[in-house]
Amino acid sequence: MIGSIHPLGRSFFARDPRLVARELLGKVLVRRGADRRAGTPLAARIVEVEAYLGVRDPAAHAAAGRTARNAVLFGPPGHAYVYFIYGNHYCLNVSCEPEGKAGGVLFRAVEPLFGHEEMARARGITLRGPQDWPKLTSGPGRLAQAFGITRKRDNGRDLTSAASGLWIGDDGCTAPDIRVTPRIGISKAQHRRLRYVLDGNPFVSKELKSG
DNA sequence: ATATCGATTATCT
DNA sequence: GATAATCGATATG
Repeated sequence: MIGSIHPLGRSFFARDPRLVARELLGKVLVRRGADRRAGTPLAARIVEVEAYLGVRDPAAHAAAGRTARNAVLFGPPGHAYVYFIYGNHYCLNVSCEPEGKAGGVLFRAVEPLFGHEEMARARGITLRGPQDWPKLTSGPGRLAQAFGITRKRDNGRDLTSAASGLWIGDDGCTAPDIRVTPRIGISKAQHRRLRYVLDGNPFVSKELKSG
């Protein structure tokens, strides 16, 4: 049950995004509490993430230095960095590295555990069966929409506190085989292998699945 | 003030 | 596989 999951502490995130990304696989993203309408909590296992290293990583939003948009990446670790992309979609990251040093991990896909119907409602789709579950949360824009995450509401939110309503927990599951591939959708630093996926998990976004 | 583009997705063929 | 949709952040004048 969700009640038995405890949030990851700030020190977990105060490290190199590559370590954080690898260890986030298998952890659980949870949405519940006052910010959302009371009812079914949402929970999903993290199966695909990407590391963005900071000012020296050309593909990272932090590469151009600190701006109003990316300030959270330079702030204290364990906070949500939410950005808007392609006129349609929000994407969720968690800030990494000690305060003052930029870094983050992008959540690209999660596997729904609880709240499938509410996620479907948020996504504006109808579930015909378990075969439709990947459409809920397979892809960064999709998972953000399924969890009702927006920049206005969630940018800067502390993800290390269950009281914040959006947090990351450890339910004791250990990630089995992890595959490392190049990151998706970027135009710079395309050769770097900074995408981490649970090998063979059906909720991993299809692109470069075999990478 | 205006132009450019993006850490995507849905909907075609 | 190709492409339209869609808009805020950023750069430039």
